This record gives sequence, C-alpha cells and structure tokens, in this order.
Amino acid sequence: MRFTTSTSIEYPTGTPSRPSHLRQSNARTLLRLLRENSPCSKADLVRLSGLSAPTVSSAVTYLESLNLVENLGDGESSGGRPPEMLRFNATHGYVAGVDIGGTRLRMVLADLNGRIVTQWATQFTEKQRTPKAVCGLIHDGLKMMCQDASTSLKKVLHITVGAPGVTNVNSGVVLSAPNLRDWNDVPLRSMIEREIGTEATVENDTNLAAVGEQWRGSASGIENFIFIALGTGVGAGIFLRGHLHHGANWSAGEIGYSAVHGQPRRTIEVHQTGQMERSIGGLGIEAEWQKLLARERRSTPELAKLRATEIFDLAVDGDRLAIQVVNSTSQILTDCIVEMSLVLDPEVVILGGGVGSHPELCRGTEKLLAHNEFARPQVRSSSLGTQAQLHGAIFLSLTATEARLLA
Amino acid sequence: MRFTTSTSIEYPTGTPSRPSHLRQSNARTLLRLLRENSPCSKADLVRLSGLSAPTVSSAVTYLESLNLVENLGDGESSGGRPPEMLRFNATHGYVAGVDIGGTRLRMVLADLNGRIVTQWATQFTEKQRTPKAVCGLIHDGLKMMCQDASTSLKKVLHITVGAPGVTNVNSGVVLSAPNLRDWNDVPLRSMIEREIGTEATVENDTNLAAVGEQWRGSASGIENFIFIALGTGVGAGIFLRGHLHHGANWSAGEIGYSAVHGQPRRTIEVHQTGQMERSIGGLGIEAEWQKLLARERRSTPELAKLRATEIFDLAVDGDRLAIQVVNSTSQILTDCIVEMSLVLDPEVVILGGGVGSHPELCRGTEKLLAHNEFARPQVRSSSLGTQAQLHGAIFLSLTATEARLLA
DNA sequence: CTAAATTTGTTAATAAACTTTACAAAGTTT
DNA sequence: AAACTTTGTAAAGTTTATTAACAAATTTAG
Repeated sequence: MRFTTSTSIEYPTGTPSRPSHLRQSNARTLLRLLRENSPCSKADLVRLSGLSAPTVSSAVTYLESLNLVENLGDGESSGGRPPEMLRFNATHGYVAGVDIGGTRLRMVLADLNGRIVTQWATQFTEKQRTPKAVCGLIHDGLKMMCQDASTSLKKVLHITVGAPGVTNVNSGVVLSAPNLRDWNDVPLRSMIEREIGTEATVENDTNLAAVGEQWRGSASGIENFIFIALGTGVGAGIFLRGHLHHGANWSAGEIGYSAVHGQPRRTIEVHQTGQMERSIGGLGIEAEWQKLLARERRSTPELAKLRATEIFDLAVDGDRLAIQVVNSTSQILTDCIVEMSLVLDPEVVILGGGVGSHPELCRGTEKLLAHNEFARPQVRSSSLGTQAQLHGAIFLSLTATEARLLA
Repeated sequence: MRFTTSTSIEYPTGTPSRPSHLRQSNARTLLRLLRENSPCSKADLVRLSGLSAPTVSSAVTYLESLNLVENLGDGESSGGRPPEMLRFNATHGYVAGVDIGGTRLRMVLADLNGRIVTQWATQFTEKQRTPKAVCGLIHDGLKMMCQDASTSLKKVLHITVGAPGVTNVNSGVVLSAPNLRDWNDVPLRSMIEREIGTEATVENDTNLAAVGEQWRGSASGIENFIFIALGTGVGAGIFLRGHLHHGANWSAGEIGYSAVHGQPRRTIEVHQTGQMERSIGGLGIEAEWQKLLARERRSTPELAKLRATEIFDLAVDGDRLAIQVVNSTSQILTDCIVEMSLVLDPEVVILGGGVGSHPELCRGTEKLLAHNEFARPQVRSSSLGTQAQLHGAIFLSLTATEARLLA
C-alpha cells in the first residue's frame, strides 16, 4: 500500500461512469422498451425513451447487429412515411425451468418472451434420484426439448432448477431435502453447469412457485405476499417488497415446524416432521379423517384410504365428518396466517400445493380470517397449480439472462 | 394519443442517459468516497474511483463550488509534491431526529457525518400531546438546538420523526397511536413541513430503533434481523435484506397481538390490548409477579409495586419467584421468536425497549432457544438503549438528504 | 549542494456519445 | 398535383470523458 498520510484506504472502490456507459444504458433501456412494446417503430422508441432520433437509430442498429431485434418491414402509415416495425427477437435464445419433485422430473423450455415452447417430464426410478443421475436426466430432457423446438442446446442461455429443500441460492448448493434421500450439501448448480455447459440457478421449489404466482398467477403485481404450499410437506415462499426473502440461512418459510395452537410445545429438530406439517400436511389431514371415521364407527376400507383432496371434495357434498376435517384444517391454517400477518402484513396469501389449492380450504380460511379487524390478508387459491414452480423458474431464468444479453 | 399503428403505447416511459448524467453520477461517487475517506487528496480519489485525474479535478472543483467539500491545505508528502487534503464539509447542513414518546419529546441534531452535535428534550403536559402542539414543540426544540449549535434553521435539511403507532411512511400519516389520545390519521409530515419549512419523514418508533441498531448498535452490518421492543407496549421492527419491512398496510411487526401458546385463541381487535402484550408487556409481567406473590402469601405493598425491570433485578439476586417470572416471560418470548424465525430466518434478534433490554431476559431467552436445532437466531440486547430511535431517525434523515445534496 | 526521482495536479489534444438542425423519403390529404 | 405529415438519416455542434504532455513541489541519492 502506497498510501501514507491518512489512516488507511483500500483501492479501488469506485464505479466510474464513462461515455460508453451511456450507450450501454440506453441500449438496455431501448431493449426493455422494445420487449414491452413489440412491435413498434424507431419513432415510437423516440417517444417512449425520450432520446433523440439519431441516438435511437444508432442503438437499434447495434441491437440488430447482436440479433436481438428484427425488422419486420413497413407498418401502416398514420399520415406520413410508413414506419419500419421492429420486434424483440424472442428466439435469440431460450431459457429452461426444471422442477425436481419427489416422484418425477418436469421441465419446460421458453423463449425470451417467457412463452413456453415445449415441455418434458419423466418419472424417477429409485436409482435416478441421486444428484448425479438427476443432472443426467436434466441434460437428456433439455436435449429432447431443444430438438422438439428445432433449436440447439447452445441457444439455451440459462436454466433454473427447483429443488424440494433448503437451498443456498448464492452458492447453488441444496443444503437438505427431506424427500430426496441423501441430498445434503449437494452443489447442484456447479454440477449442472459442468454437465450441460449452461449457466444455472438453483432455488427452493416453493419459492419458485411464489415467483410464478407473482409473475403470471394469483399474486400478479402484488409486492407483499406469502405463498403457502400444502401438500405432503408444508412450507411457504415469502415474497416481500417485490423480492423473494430467503433469510440468513436460506431457511425462511419453513413453517412446517411451526407450533399448532392447543398442541404441546416442542423443540425444533431437523429430522423430525414439524408440528404444523403433521397437522395440516396431506398425511395429517388423512390421519385426522381416519380418526374421526373410527370414532363414529363409519370406517370402511374405501373411505379410510381417501386422499386429502378427496376428503375436501366430500365436504363440498355436505359430508359432516369431512366438513369437520375442513374446519379444523382451516382453523389451524388461519392461526398460522394470522401469526405471519402480524409479523409481515402481507397483502395476499396464496394457498397452493396439491392440498392447499382446494377451493374449499380457501373458503374456510377466508371465513375464519374475516373475524379479525386486521391481520386479515386476502386469501386466494393458486391459479397456476402444479405449473407455478416451472413458471417461476422461467421468470428467474429470464431475469438472470436479461443482464447478460447486453454484457 | 398520436399513436395509431400498434395496439396502444403510453408515452413517455424511458429514462434517457445523457452526457450530463455522467457528471452527476461521478460527482455522487466522489462525494460518497470523500465521506467515507475524509480527509484524502485528489490523487487518492483518482485511485479510489478509477476515474482520470482531470475528471476528478473538475468534479472536486464542482463540489467545492457547492460548499460540499473543503480544502484543508497541504498534507504530508510521501516522496513528492505534497497533496492538497480534501474533506467532506459535514457542516454544510444538519439533520434532526425526533422521538415522540408517551410522556416526553426528545430531539437530536446531527451534522452530515451523523455526529450528534446537540440534543433537547421536554416532558409533555397533557394538553401538549395533540398533534398540533407536538409540531409546535418540535419547532421550539429545533430552534433551541440550532442556537446551541450556532447554526440556522435554514441549514437543517431534513427531520425524521418517530411516532409510537402505525405509520404510513409514504404519505407521512400516523394511522393510529394507542398511547397518544386521538392520534388517528394524523398527517404529521405535512403538518411539520408546513410548520417548520423543512422536508420531513415520519416513521414508527420501533422501526427507527431497529434502523439505529443496524447503523451503529447491536445489529451493525446485519442484513436480516428483528428488533423486539418490550416496554409497556410490545412490537417489532422487521429489518430484511438490508431494509425495513413495512408490509402492505404499514402494520408489519405488530406482534403485541400474537397468540400466546397455551392461552385460548382470540380474534384480533384494534382497540383491545393484544395477547402477547398482556403477557410479556411491562404491565403483564408485573401482574404475573403480583399473582405469584399473592399465591405464596409474600405480597407486601413494597414488593407489589415493583416495576418489571426491578423484578428482573431481583431474579439476578436469586429470588425464587422473580426467577419464575423471568422464566415464564423468556418462554413466551422464545416461542414468539421461534415462530418468527421459522418464517423469516433472521440472523439476529435484538431485544430492546425498557423491559426487553434487561440482560437477564436475554440470557433466559438464549438458553431456551439453544434447545432448537434451527430457528435459533442469535439474541442480543439493544446496545443503544433509549437512544436507538434517535440514531435511527438521524440515519433516515441522512439517507433522505444524500439524494438531495446533488440534485 | 545539486541533480534525479517521485508524487501531485493542470493544460491541451483527442475520443465517445448525445443533441439540434437540416433534409431526404414516402406516404396521406386537399 | 401540391401541400402536409410522418419517418428516418446525415452533418454539425455540445458535453464529458480520456490520454499525453507538462508544471510544481517535495524527497532521495550521489
């Protein structure tokens, strides 16, 4: 260090602005405007951006040279020389989304407008659930989808993978995934990047579902909401001030371990199913149903093996015991929502997952929440259903790609 | 709308980058570097910023013309021409912080480095607690402080006011403040701005305390933490990903209404003290203490009127009943922290407020949390104590001012 | 004690990016 | 067919940055 007079300065820290930054910044602005307003003319871009015509012209030439913009030829005149219509070239590249489920692998391929162009899925065999095998399957699926979309693997710019477990998004490591045996500290991102040669993001699947619902689902445009996934497992995706919230140890939203009102207090242990999950997870709901059946001596093999959603369906038909199950589930869920709302004050709570998206549960929860004067967010069912994760994955891939299109 | 060929485009949306933006951006960068590294020379700024020497020279001249930077004269040579030392002119302006408490008004004045130069406080009389009277008191206090600091009211660039209630920070309206009679939908910001003629920010006092602890207290440098204020009231400041979280209706952190494990479920009503507050607020702790005293026939007038912190002090001395009070309070607090941690996964929880900052409570809570395998944030006592709000207010004022110094 | 080296800072020349002005191109309206 | 409107480009001028050259002031070395 050459510095001597002052105490101690570390070099360098600044981010100098140079004339070339203007070009970059304006190119980015124009590309964004083009993506939001395709097709449009240069004159439109002049009006939209506030830049001068020569600048727009030069930037568009630059974007065309990168193959990011295509010229569609003359448009309709509005009283003068007809405009040359421009369009963002959505097939300049593609992005992929992957959902690693407990029993199957699902994938989608989308263009740079986020339009899904093809999809692929496969059931796991037991052996295929190792991290290494999953990477191979993803590679296979990607190749199949590229073929189907008549494109090449090289044009896939980013791939986002949803894993059913606690995930360090920065490092791309799946820290733990209870439903996937031996998935602990799996460096999934680097494995995929090495296997496929494409930049990757790894996220928790429930977080992806939340992003999906925010992008083009029930939480569209909402800045503060909680996505609650009720299925075999119970978890939440926390979306605050327009962004996912992960927490200090990537475990935000692990509400399966939350306490249930009226049940004894417990300590939190990783390898034990949480109290909330045991109560309102799919298995918990079915257990409650069986208990009630037994108590009322109505148990038959057929009734006893009903799944949670089927029990809810019975409630819609007016079955007294099933209604009781819906009510107790709704009550526990409501307590959970109230506690979260007091802390976070979300605008909306989205109920998703195989069990959670059942409309009867939404209705029951809404009714109970209405008793409160506040801590009373809107409750909505997931509108993307099982596709939410995949849409969220596409969104994150698009976001990651955006910065790289003009880098 | 002149646009006809495409479906519909609204003008204008862009943010064009022009050469003058470079100057602005670089001036801002250099000012920031100067604030972080005062005193330093132009040559240092060249190295820190990565900009060329002529650019730095020209920008510094500009900053000097605005009186934002002062030249201290020659520094010590390090083997060549001695550098001209530059310093950010922290007395170019001042910022103020205000805390509206239940019984008193406290204010501080700080320079643009955030150094507190003077303070002022007054007890409220009953009549002085109306919004209008409070604005007058703030005006008086500000004038006193300016006199004390030998500066003028015109040099006060921003004032941040903490109010003990739910506050809409965008509009500057205090929506409700249970401890201040008739404070409902008070447009405090515009009232202060009109009275004093200075740009103002209004925030919830607990949120300000959280900001203060993050800036120069127990949460220094922590991106995700929860500040829990335990006093007569119970509330939390939620600090996530480096920013305060307010929620959709400005009521995030209202955990005084949270349910207490083992107590019957209740609906949430605004004008009724919350369950959590009734249990571990100062009054709740004192009631519990009196109950235990009565049960053990130890009640004396002297013991019965002890305040919560004094009861905790007795526990430190080994008093069995007092220890019991600490334990039950810690247990309820721990349950609350665990539930929040499952949702938010904070790195740290700061205990503050008159009751909460008692070290015995921190110790008890830490011990109980240690039983968990996760949902186990660090627990720390507030290090700024009753000053936390004021420091937070100064920080927010500085942040608001920063953008305006070069506008 | 003087000359060389070092560090700081300014001036002059050059480059990049934007804007304004002028104008060409290609329609519609009168 | 002439006038008007809209789109788009070319040329000239402005702003801001950089590099290169140099001046100023001190330390170091012979």
